Amino acid sequence: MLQVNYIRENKDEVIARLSKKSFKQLDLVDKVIDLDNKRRATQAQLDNMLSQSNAMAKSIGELMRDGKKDEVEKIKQKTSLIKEDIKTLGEELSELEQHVHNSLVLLPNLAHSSVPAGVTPEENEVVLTHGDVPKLPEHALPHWELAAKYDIIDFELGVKISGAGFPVYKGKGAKLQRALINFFLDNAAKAGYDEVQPPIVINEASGFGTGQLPDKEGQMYFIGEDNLYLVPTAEVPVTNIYRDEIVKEDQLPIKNTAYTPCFRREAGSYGAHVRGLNRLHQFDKVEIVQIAHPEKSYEILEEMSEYVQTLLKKLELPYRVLRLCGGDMSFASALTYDMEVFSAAQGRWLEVSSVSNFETFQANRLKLRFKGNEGKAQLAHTLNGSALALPRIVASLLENNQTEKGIKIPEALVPYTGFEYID
RNA sequence: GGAAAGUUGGCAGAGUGGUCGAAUGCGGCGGUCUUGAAAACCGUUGACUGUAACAGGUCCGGGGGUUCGAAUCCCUCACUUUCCGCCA
Repeated sequence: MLQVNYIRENKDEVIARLSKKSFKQLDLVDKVIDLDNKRRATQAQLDNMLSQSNAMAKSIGELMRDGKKDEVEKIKQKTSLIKEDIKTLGEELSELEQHVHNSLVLLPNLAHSSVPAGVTPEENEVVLTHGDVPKLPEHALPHWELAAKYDIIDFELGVKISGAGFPVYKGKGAKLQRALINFFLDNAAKAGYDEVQPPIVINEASGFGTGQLPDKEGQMYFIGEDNLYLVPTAEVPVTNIYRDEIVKEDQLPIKNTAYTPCFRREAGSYGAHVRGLNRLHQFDKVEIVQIAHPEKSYEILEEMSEYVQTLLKKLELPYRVLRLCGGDMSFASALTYDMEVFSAAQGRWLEVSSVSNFETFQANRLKLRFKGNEGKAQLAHTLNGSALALPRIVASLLENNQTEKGIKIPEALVPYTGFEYID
């Protein structure tokens, strides 16, 4: 959520940076400023009334002590008049506050200056490409056929138990999942991230804090009876650890990592591009989260992007890094890098990580601040990234590494799987 | 699921309806002392809003009510703890 004061004082800049994100309802900016001006005027009026009323109540207290009953009665008559006004103004004020808030939550985060202009995914900027696209044998298979051939992932069985998008991993497939999770967590720990295991259901306040609510509730599974949502990403519970906190400045940056399953409804996504592991309702992911000092957050974003790339290099997967254009970025992000691996048999780039700096957008909702020994508490910056999401990594491992002998496991992963080939 | 108690500042913990934004302790910060540190002593120390700066306003779990005046009384919701039941 943007800060009203910032919008008021930097209106032109805000409009420019919102347009870059191809945000259409620019009239909301004027609306917010206008509503907020009204709000502040009403607030000032109300404060004035309250001040008078407080003074009267205080003097009644003093007069009572002195036993001057007559004078008390006189003042009491006056207060009843002011009380009416206070009530009306109070109602107006909370209505205005609600309106300001309702408009404010509709505004996405502002795009960072390095964000490329553009609307569609085709306009994302390719920052770098690493590794060679593998040459596959004659009859190379897509991963869903390989999964069936080696009997490691059973999509049909998942349909029986739950529905489409909930695969069952079997045998070496299940072991590979576990190996990847441990591999990612161990690497994150080495890079200085403290591991946490958060709940995988979240309440409404947590969903609001990171920006999933109120806008994107359709994307999450909802448990109505208890008013809880299944996590779409560990970002939500992990970042919300720090909701309503004022952390010490010298604790920054705070670095956490967590493995969780992730649940996404993905309503309306069907077709060839969501086949197999390409898009699931439930998948596994290791997430990295940092709470950063505003002056350091972009440096840290680069560091996080490089960290994710080291994982892809260890897995020997060809990848590229994209800087998302304004139109393709998420609502809450100021700058996002996507990492995509090349899935050879499908001949497609698959997004396996998304690393973002949210600046104060989440922190403002979370009331997440930091404070030094002197000075005021100020909003921290939050960042997060997938490191990594499993299904598409598995898809590309299967497709890229298919050989006569079976699926070759990358060397770095063998200590975790305990086998060199899926056969 | 049943019963009871509780929710106050970074933490612990007082608080009779009127100088309570809140005692006290710990912690933090500044200072005295010391070669330096510790201890001791002195001072200081909540957040938000607002103003050019003062002033003013709001906040004692959330919401509502009683009252001239509520941390304190009433209603309601949420959460926490303990006991019982059930249970990986």
